[in-house]
Amino acid sequence: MAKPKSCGKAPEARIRARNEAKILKAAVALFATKGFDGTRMGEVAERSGLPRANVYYYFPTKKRMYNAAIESVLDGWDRAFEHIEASREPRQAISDYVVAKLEYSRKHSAESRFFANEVLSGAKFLRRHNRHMQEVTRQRSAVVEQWIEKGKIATVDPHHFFIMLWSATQFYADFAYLASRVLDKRKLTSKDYEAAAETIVKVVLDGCSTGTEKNPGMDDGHLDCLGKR
Amino acid sequence: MAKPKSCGKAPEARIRARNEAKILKAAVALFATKGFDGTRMGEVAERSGLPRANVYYYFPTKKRMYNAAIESVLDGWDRAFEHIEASREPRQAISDYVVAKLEYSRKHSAESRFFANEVLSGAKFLRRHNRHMQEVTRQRSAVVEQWIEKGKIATVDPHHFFIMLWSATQFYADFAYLASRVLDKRKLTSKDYEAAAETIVKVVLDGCSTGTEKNPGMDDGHLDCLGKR
DNA sequence: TTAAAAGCTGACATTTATGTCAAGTAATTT
DNA sequence: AAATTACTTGACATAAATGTCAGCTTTTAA
Repeated sequence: MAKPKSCGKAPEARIRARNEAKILKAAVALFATKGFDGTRMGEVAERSGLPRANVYYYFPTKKRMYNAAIESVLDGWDRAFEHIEASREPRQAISDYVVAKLEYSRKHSAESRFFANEVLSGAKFLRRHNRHMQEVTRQRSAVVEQWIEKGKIATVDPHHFFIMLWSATQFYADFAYLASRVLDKRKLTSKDYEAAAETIVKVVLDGCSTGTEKNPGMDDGHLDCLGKR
Repeated sequence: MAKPKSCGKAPEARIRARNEAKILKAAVALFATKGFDGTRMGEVAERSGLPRANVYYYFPTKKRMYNAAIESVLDGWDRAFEHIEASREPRQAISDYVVAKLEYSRKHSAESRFFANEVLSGAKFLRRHNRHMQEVTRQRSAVVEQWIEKGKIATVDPHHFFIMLWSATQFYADFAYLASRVLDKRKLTSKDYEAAAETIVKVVLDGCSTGTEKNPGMDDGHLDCLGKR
């Protein structure tokens, strides 16, 4: 559509690349809301504007298509973490992370929800990448740990702290419907995302106690009611 | 199996109640991981130990079954909020809420994930209950607002603050796989849930800055890079 | 104990998936 | 421009899903 002539890229791969991209984009969007079992190959074909048999030409089975879709999303997932780096100041790093992740959930809502759906459905396909994901999350938790050791942030469990950041930002993509209910709006605007980022960063870094009432009746063991089985 | 004789409950409704419960339990578990389109009536039948045609006797269509499942889960969802009450001290109320919600996501993982899946899939069925959910979330945000007005907690956007609490606790049910990756364990123990509750409450109420470095370079407008579109 | 109501179920009809294929067209190489 | 390779597609075979139904058994009420 844009350039009918050769454009640097090896010509023999152009058609394939274009069609695979079209199909995967449609697939991610559908997998995101309907999951693996719920998505029909026919829907993918229709959404990508190709005949069904043509989709099968590029992806012989639904499983292969799903795997390819996962691979295509995993890169962006990794990149979301790169702000969390030991050499940076925690305040700035965390702030950048939150902003970047919120932006990602907004602009790449389908990818974000696809990822969420896969995990929610048991992460059967993601398990192939177990080692990789473990490594990434371990590294980032280690960064938080270093911040704590250097006294740059208070002593908290780095893993759970990390999960807090993650879940808060993920929410706005995955549960967009609920977010719009809570905020009482049809659709979230950039203002809303700014307010979200501001609140998250403020709460996580400064907390929201006023300081006038430090820890009243909040001794250890207070949470013991949990997990009695 | 337990009591063959009458047991107080009107006898004419006993069989129906028992079987509907069996079916709905199986349905919620399956809808949670496979969604509406992905769940087969045959699977529901198999899981509830009833012949397929018998399931159809109680739920003539999949849609009705799904709706019934939603209704059955909505009660517990409501109840999760009852700790957030204006007359209570925020620290205690929030702490109780976090603990209760984590416990719920643990003991009622299927319900929690079912709810998440429904929202993630576009909340087509939940939309019937729009008004109800709006009312519930509005009330709870109002409570947070009152806390702020009374100076009991710092000034934060009550809606986004509320979302933070919600998402953090929800995460451990919905993304159990990721949580176990981050924490590097096969399965989360009660210790892990205690640590999660502790971290969430601490971070939310006290923040995690050390205080030695109050707001370095954190002027307003810092988050403006978000939402330029 | 008998009639009526509620519950159960195998078998069927219909629809809708997935994946295959043979025969075509378009692009690239020689 | 001929041959080769890559891509396209309607039609088909097969499998699996939803929902229906007639007739059966069990439970409850009269």
